[in-house]
Amino acid sequence: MLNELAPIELIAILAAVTDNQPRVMTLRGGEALPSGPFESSHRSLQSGLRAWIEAQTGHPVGYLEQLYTFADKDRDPRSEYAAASQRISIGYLGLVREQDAAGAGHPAWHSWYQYFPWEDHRNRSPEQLPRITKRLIVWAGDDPMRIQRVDYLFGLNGKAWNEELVLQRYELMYEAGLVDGAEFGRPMASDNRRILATGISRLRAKIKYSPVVFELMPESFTLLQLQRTVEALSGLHLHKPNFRRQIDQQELVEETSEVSSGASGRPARLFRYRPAILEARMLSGARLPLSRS
Amino acid sequence: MLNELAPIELIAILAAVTDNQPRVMTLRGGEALPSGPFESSHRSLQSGLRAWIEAQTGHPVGYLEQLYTFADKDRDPRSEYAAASQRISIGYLGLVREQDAAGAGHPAWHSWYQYFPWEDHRNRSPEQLPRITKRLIVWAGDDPMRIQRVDYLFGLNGKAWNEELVLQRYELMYEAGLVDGAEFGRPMASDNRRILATGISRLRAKIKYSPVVFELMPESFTLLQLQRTVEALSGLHLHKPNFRRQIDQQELVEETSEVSSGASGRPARLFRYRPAILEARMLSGARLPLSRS
DNA sequence: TTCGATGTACTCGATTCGAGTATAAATGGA
DNA sequence: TCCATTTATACTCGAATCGAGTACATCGAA
Repeated sequence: MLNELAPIELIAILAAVTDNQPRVMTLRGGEALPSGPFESSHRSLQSGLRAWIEAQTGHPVGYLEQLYTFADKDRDPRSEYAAASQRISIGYLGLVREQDAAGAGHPAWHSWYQYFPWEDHRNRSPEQLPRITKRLIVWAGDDPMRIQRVDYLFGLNGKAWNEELVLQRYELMYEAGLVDGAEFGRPMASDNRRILATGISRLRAKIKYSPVVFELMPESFTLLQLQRTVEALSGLHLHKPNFRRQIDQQELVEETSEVSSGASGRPARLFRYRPAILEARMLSGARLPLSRS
Repeated sequence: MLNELAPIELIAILAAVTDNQPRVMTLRGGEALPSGPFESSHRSLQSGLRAWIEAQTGHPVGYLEQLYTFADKDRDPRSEYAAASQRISIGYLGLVREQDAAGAGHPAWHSWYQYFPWEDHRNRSPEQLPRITKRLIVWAGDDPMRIQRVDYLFGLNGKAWNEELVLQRYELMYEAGLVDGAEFGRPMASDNRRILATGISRLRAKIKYSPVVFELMPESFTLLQLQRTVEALSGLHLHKPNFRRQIDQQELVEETSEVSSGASGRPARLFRYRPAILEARMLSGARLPLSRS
């Protein structure tokens, strides 16, 4: 049998946090993620993707982690490619400290809550959420499986909201026909929004047992800045004393001799990530607290 | 630029547990994993791999989960393909209830501890482990980073053994040149042993927060059988009272009216996995206890 | 100097978890 | 028959963790 495979596509979810907003790097007016074909000149998948990101966004990337490999049929059944050739996309999650981007394809940072407004639970519940759940309950009808899924994914009927289930919520809304137009969240080209949801899910899960947050932090930072970053990513409001307790119990950071300046309120001590502990925590797991309010 | 990509390879780690041994399906006398190229006739990556598994092992597969996508350069730099074309392999983890296999390629089940003898900590520590750590300490010399890695990965100097780090341990041993020959564990063709290590790592991590174990269990089982299965997978010895406490707290199983027979000792009640809870636990996370001894 | 915002230190109770102990019920061999 | 063995099952106890709340300190700015 002949292999008529289309080129393999590398695609990146590039995340940063600025002004307490989690942001994702987009192209073409915010409707696409950086991507490009894997070519035989690339030494590896990672280095190939790095080259594409540099070219399209002019932004250097530090941390880069493989997410998932999508095939067309697994992706969007409505795609024009579905019946033709099988395209394979390998998705990666990259973490950077935000800088201005200038590259081909009009790179721009957008808050990822533009695409998933229902995922931001930092202050109360998002406005759109009641309308979404109402529509979902109608969609579920009296099918017990559907009702159970809606309840667990959206924290209804006494179930707790689980911030990690970004992808599953998006897929449920997709099934229920709520993400076709622009009514709930900003759309993206083909299935890029689903790939973004995959990345957010992974990142929200990962900050709980791995010190990846520090990839997003500047050299030195206050503990509140660190907390606000974790809150931005997880979409949850955290309990300040508990957050600080965990951070120093884990000995993830060490004091610098400096203090913050400029902002109002009492100046805070500046901390830096402990470089010596890096490898060790990467392996054995550093827990970040995610208690509510 | 021309794309001279070799076909995409699908590769499976098929796991089962019988006689308290975790087993993996192999071909060609235990030196290779089931695999085959992704073809344009396949409807999806998963269904393509299912077809290859059926053909090569004659074994039906239920649960199948994507693991990781490897490119040659990411894999084994010594490979003959490294300088030629870029071959991509997509690895999957499949869970089955073991049956006799009969297909092309001489399918056979092997305990995965044949390939990783140092990973079985159910009774004392494995014999080979002292020899391995001795060699690693020599390799580390006085490089503090290397010493730290060895300590954390192999539970030395007061660090605890973390059973999930199968892949990281294998890669450290690879760097130290301990897995070239057959001295430590049985070798496999090309980098199949590393892919197997990836699968074991993922499965050991996953049984802690997801009820995937039940994919490996028969219809009804005693709580001790369930515990022995978890122990086989994790390579740890568990505390019986605590294990049972967690199982019924989680309400993962329900009693059948039957009791076990045949074995010596007091007959045990038979349980079955609660089908109603399936979807819910899949989403929100079911914890299995992994306390030592 | 008072307000507002932030930083920092403590307390308390609920839950979880590792570890140990004790007892019950069956089998099989002496 | 009875006892040793094996497995099942129930209970206890202390340490650690975690969510939640309270109190107080310290700065800048109005």
